[in-house]
Amino acid sequence: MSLTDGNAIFKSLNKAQYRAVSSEAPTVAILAGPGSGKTHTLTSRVVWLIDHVGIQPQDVIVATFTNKASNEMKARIGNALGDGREKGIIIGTFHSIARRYLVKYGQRIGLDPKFGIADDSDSRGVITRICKRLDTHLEPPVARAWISKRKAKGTSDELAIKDKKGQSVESRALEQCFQEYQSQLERSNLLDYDDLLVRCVELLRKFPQCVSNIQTVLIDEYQDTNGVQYDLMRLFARKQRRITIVGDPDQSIYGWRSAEIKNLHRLLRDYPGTDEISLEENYRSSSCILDTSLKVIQQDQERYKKVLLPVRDKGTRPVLRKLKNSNDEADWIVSEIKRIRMLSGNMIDFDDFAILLRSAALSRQVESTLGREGIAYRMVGGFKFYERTEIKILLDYMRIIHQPDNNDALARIINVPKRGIGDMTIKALLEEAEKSSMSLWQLVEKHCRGQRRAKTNIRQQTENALSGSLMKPLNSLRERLRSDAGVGTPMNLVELLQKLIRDLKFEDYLEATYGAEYESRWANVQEFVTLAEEFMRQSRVDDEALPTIDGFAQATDDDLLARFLSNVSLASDKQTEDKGQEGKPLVTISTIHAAKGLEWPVVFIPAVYNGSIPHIRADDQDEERRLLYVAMTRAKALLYLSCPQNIATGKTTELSSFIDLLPSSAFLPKGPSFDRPVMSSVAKILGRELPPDNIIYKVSRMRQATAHGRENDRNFSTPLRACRSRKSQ
DNA sequence: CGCCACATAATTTTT
DNA sequence: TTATGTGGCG
Repeated sequence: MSLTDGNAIFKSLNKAQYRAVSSEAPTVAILAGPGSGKTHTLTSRVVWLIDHVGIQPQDVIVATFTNKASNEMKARIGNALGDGREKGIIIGTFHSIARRYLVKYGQRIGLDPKFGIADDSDSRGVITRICKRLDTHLEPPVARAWISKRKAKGTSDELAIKDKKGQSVESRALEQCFQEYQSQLERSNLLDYDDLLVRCVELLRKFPQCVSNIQTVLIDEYQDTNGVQYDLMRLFARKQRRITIVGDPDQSIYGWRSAEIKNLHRLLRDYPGTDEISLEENYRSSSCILDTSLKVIQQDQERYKKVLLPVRDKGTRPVLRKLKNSNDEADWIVSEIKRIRMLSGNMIDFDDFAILLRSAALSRQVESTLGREGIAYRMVGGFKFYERTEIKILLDYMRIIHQPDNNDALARIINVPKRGIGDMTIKALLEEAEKSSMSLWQLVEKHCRGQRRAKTNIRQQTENALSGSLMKPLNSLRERLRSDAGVGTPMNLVELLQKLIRDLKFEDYLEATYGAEYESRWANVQEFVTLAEEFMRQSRVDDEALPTIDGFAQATDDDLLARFLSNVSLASDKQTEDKGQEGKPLVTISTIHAAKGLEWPVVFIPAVYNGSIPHIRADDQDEERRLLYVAMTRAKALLYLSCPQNIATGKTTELSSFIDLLPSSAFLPKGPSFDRPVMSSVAKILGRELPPDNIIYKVSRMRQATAHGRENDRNFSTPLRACRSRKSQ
């Protein structure tokens, strides 16, 4: 078959990519650096396997690391196949695929099909409670990390032996905490993120029939898989042992979540004859940017060495700028954004810029400066919509409607809005419920109905409130949701949510608790309703359906409320691509982690000092270096690093040692002049047309003329989260 | 026991 | 600048 045959998608492949896409080997490992077209190659291989090898879409599993990546891949595959067949492919994050299998077949391993997903704050809450109760000196975050590691390890043989004996007092306490935690979750019928994977492994070990149809498995961002995910991959592919992975060990930045670079060696060991293919051309970055980035990553002596050759022009050297403090740094970044935009004659617009941060908390200064200058932006990663308190309250209510035995959710909202029941009583009730092996809901309900007096003292007034404003409305909502019993059509998701908000008098509650500031909270609530509407409209049940296995009974995943709730827990954030209010281009602010796999023409990396990168609390220096490498290699044409010399509380900083080691000639001390030659090389790298000089000149003159009265061309279409009142001195 | 007001400490990365 | 803890009042 020649390169030009068949589908158009194959024309866009280079030689190595084509070889990877069309490899006949059962197992293919594609290892390649940033910007070498890994994802493109993987999607093309999916298309190849379906169109040329003849594998049925529903017999293909594609596991990605984030929802964003899986949505994008789905779209790209859909484009290439062109007839909607991509809908059959089992594609998603490991967690979402695992959830689907567990909903369908989980009953076989004793799982209640109505299981909920314990998100971060759920498990943090449970563990904090346990630590307090056990009265050990365990730090909850430490315990949590330990438990998660324990689960994520999978059956990595070497590790299993080494960790056999935990002898110290501390490890016994951890062990106990672990057990308590698991039984707490079980009580509330919850699985945490790790459990989704662990239980799915259990399911597939015991019932391999579930995946008996699977012909081939493809994994994106393989370097970020952990032990359980490796097990899962093997189980998915058990029948045909046909696996394709793409990854880059240099971009492994999830070690803290138990990702194991070793998985690469395990793959080569467990699947001898794997076709190893490397993609060595970088199509993304200017060769200057690539050079400097490689100088950073090459400081790692242990790394798996790979070739990465620039395809693009030389471009200009990255800029390394030292500023007095973070305010100056933010000011400088924003002025540089404006300057580039202007001097490129708007060839480079706001959506071409990204500001990549080691930690979300660093966004403050930049956000307020952008806000002050009227530049619209979007923040990716960091604080999440679903984690806002007002949204979480509503979510907890919905979770209880779906599943009354969720003790934690109930305990959180039993006094929100205030019903005259305090922490002491809640704690006592929880304990009583546990002792009598009931759920909190059952206990309270029985009490209110007079069927069983609770030992804990509940005042009459409180009891009335509990009965009238909690049990009754929720019971009635639950009833109206049922499709079988009851009169008329069952309530849909949005109606449910709206009725709930009304029943709770939620607007009044918000006003009472937040006073004049309540409006933005209420706006969030309304946005939440909109999201639910969208979810209802978009999600058809068969979108995520697993193929039917003959003669093997399965449950259906048709409970909209359940799907909405797990969607919320498994989505890093709301998926709405906010394009600014009127489609205006937005500057992107993102954590480095959330930027993985993406690229921008211009990238700023602020706060490049020791303590930030490498982060003060990080224990793996190499991983921190890789993080910086990932950030730098997101840039196509222009890369800016900066370092404030003083940070809060008057402390001075020192430049990140990853950068300090480089010769100073690697960087420009300040932004380049952007004369015609520089700009046209930028244009060439980006494959764009640079406006003629006279236009650029005209634009920039106009800007200067209106420089002090620029209210006119400012737009204040800042995204919702920027509206939080924030003093911008 | 519940609630409010006030002071205080904390602040990596994500499914 | 936001979650936690403490103290006093009803």
